[in-house]
Amino acid sequence: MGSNIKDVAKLANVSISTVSRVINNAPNLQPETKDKVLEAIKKLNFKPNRIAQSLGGGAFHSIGIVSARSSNQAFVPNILQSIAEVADEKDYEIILNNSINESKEIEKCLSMIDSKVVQGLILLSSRINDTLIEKLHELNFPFVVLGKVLNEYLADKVYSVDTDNLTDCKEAIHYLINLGHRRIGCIHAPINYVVSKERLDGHIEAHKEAGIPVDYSLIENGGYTINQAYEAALKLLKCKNPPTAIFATDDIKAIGAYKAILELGLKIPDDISIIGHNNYDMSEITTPPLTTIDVPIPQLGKVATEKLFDLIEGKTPPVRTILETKFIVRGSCKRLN
Amino acid sequence: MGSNIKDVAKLANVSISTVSRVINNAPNLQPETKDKVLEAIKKLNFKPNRIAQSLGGGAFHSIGIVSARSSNQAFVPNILQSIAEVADEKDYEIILNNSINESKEIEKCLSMIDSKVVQGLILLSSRINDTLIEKLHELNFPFVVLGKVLNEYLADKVYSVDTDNLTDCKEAIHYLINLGHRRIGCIHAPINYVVSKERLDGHIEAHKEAGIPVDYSLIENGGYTINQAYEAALKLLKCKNPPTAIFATDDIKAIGAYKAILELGLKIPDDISIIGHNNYDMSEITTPPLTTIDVPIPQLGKVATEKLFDLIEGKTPPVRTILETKFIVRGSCKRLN
DNA sequence: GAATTTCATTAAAACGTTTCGATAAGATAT
DNA sequence: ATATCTTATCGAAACGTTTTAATGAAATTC
Repeated sequence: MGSNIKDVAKLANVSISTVSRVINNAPNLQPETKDKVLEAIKKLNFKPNRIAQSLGGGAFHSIGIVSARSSNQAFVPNILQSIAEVADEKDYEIILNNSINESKEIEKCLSMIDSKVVQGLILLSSRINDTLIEKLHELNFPFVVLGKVLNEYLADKVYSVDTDNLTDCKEAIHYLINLGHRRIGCIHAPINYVVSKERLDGHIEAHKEAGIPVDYSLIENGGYTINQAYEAALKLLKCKNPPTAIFATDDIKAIGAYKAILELGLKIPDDISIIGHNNYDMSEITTPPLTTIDVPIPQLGKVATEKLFDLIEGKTPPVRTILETKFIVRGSCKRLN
Repeated sequence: MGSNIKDVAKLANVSISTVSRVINNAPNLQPETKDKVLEAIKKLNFKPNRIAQSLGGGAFHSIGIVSARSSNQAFVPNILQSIAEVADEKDYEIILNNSINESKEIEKCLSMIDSKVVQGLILLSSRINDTLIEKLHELNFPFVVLGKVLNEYLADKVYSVDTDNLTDCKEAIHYLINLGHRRIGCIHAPINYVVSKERLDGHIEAHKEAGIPVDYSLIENGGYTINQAYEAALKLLKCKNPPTAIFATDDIKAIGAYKAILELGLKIPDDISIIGHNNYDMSEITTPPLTTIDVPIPQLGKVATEKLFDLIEGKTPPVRTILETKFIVRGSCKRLN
């Protein structure tokens, strides 16, 4: 229990440095010496102390994940899984930073950087005015934002991986417009998050492109929970001139809307069409199956992590990577008659 | 940039140890000295290097979370959030271990322990034959299992937080039996996980208690995904003598079953009753709203983490804590006529 | 007022590695 | 045979803290 490099050196009858070089398989080692050391390591069941290695070698190999409490819960586990797979290969630890509020989040991140705990950071949710991003950028610390960075000045300099929300949402709205819909409601997430804002912008821009006036009374904040989305949908459906279609910026919100629609005795897609976003497992299984936009969630995590490691290793990856989404037509939309 | 304790000492004109004692606010410090040091720290924007602190002080304050890829995705984010809240207060880092398979998982955990990276471990998913639990117990290393530990010998010695799945599932089945149901199907998760097995046992035992023979052909493995549950439900519904009610050991599976039921033109609860487990947000919003068993998910995470810290701090918390679940009657069950 | 205790501070050792410069031995070139 | 270059190994410094034992000054006791 608790052997250290010194014990190994003694047992193998070599110096501490030789043991160290065996551990890190450095060159210029006589095979017999190596074997001797390896044997001693095995006999003592020696595992190098990572903390000491970090101090000696200059860095504790770990990356931090910053995920706000309000982050989209449905994709977090998938993202974490894909990040973990890449980090595992590099033998880096993953340190979680689930903060309660933004100021705590910033404080925690900066402290992890200052105190040399993490080598890089992945931000899971970028806000419209993101102080953290600005600070990290000033520090010139390796970090990758998962999702678009809005601030015009930073957008070209901050490493990010995202999808083109504006375009894919526009595509969804144009699809509805082509089906004859003119009154299209939108249930969106709180727009202090960049992704939410971008999706809402897609809704609005598509209308402009098609020359259809945007009815802002049909745009509702669907909050964070499924229940809030349900309430938002109810509000839309009960208004004097209700929409014939609803675009929900997240499948979870679409499912909340399903509930409201059914509850009012309406039928999907006969009475009202609906489109979601993200293509969660669940969306295939709703009745009717949800027409939505597929986002390559595990891929996002993988690419972001690979990019981060490039930065850590001093390489220069592309600043921005945009992954393809895919419009998935299922059964929740119908031509307006 | 990058000042260390030495710089602070020099600037404040005191010794390194004095600075250290200020940082750790040790007793016996003259107020003026303290102020001098504090000022120097501020001026240099000094942040102690946590890695060095760990090596000097004996431990890197962090706890590891072990979560298998197959862990129930719906509750992981909530659990992580509640763990993070407790860990934050204690100023401990959270290190994630999302392993691909069991042997990798064991290897990674033991290496984190051996290399002094983590002070404690929370296991999110205990398997029926859990080598990891056995090994950790042998090592006498602080860890808490979230969920029941099955192995008879270990169950009394391994610290755990869980709910009484056996009892709450029995309650659900008895509820169905009282409504007149006699042919009750069960869609369960793979039973190499203790929790899944326990819930299935509840189904079976309740039948025995009521003197109703268990029809094992009505028990289907619903896998991990919503789609697998859907397939399992289809299989049940299409058999020669289909059930009049279905108990799904997870709401996600219940939702998969909803799909199958609707697809076959049946009505819930008129043609078939259904009960889930866990009470996810979503379950309130299904049509009809799902009768289910509420599990206090954030509470589970909180209590487990508090227990772990007790262990780390050398206290002796109760070995096993069982939290209350609650049967939630909504609209998915009906008396059989 | 000498002996003892308390208080504030310090110097130095320790934590367990990595890494740099030195060294000695063996191989190669002249 | 001598000088030069490799190769294998080692000792010691370094990483940035904490902690222990020592020291000296001030306060207390008798």
